[in-house]
Amino acid sequence: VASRRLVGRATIRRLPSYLNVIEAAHQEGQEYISGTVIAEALALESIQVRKDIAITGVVGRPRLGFPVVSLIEGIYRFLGWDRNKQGVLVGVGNLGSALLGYGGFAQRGLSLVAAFDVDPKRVGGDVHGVRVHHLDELPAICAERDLDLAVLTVPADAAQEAAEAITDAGIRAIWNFANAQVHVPANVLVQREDLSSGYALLSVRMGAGGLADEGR
Amino acid sequence: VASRRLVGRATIRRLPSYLNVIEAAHQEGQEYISGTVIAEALALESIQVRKDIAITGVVGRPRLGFPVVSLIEGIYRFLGWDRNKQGVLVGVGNLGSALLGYGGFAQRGLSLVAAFDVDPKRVGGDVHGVRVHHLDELPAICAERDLDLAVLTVPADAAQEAAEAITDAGIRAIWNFANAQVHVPANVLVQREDLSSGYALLSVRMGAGGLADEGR
DNA sequence: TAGATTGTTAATCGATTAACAATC
DNA sequence: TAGATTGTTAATCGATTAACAATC
Repeated sequence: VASRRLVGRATIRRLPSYLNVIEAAHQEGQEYISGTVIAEALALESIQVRKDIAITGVVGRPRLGFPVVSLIEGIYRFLGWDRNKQGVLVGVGNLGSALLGYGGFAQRGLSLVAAFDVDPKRVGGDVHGVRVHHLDELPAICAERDLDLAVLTVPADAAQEAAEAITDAGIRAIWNFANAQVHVPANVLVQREDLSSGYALLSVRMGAGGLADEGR
Repeated sequence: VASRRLVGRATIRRLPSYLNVIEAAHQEGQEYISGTVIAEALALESIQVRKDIAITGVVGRPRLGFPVVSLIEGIYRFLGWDRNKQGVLVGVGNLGSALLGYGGFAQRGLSLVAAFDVDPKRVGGDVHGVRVHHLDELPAICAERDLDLAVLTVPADAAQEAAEAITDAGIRAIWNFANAQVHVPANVLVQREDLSSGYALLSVRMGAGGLADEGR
């Protein structure tokens, strides 16, 4: 464990949802927003919101709350969303296409500049304005651009191979939506998303007879 | 807090990923699988796997590990995936279409029997074999069938209204992929998925200079 | 048998919640 | 001013990890 963890991952995971609330307040022209208000909007405790915000370094004002603009900037800065990132997407199936069509990434500092697949029916095409190349072209395209991450949306049985192509091409971060663990060199980051874990939680809660809290 | 939580949600979230590994072992004809093997495949600690499995009630055999078939059955039973559920999907955009096309739900006991949207270009159509109706028809279709849950994949600003249509139609569980919190009666379960929270984590880890662990 | 693995109890760690003085 | 809110320290809670006897 080289570097001690300073900020809990639970906190980091909540910050984007705060941003939704705070940006909505900004749109309505509000200058300040209190932890209490954010907490109510998200069904959280205000103390948790205050603690989480503390890690961004943004200071609030008693009675008023936190300055909306500074707060937005502070969260963006803390998350690294103020620095632009370039990414590619590998696997242009249903989910891959959906992510290419999601407009929110650009706002969060992520540009998906190219997509890759091995299916001849997809290669050469265009999905939501992003060109689809054959996976074999990944090294060449990586050489042209300085890429920060790859979004991995291939079927489970193709995940390991695709991850190797990605790391061989020099990309050092993978956002993995494939339904499989991938094994990569130690200097490559992998963030795995597992949709079925949320469904497991819902299913258990349904069977258990319905607690009322809005669960995470 | 009416009913004490017996099993941690972290445990429940991990069970589906165990299932992937165990089912793969089953396909290869293995009769037993040890906690150590599962842990290695998922980059976890074996003690964590053993503890998690304990809650399903499946007992293992020293030296051999856990019986694969019982383990699969035990996890399905614990998650409630052995009992069939019928659901609808509301919001046939990019993500909604992707989820309708995802084959894994049926195996996990979830049938999506109808989809809804308000866009005339989508209504009347067919997405991955699922009929798209106008949202106004939701009450009528719910009356015909006994529906367990709704998958919510509408834009953020339509989420609250759609959630109300869903609850008014008598559905008591919502799997919410919309980028917004929805407020529902206390007897309705909401499970929110927030894709940007995973991206926040990855982004911070990238900025922090690359810890090697495969993060959740 | 020897040794790997389970299952359980105890210890540690991290995250949430409570309490409250400081502030405007 | 009175009172809502911040920011911080302490207490609680839950989840992970360690330790180890029991088992085959």
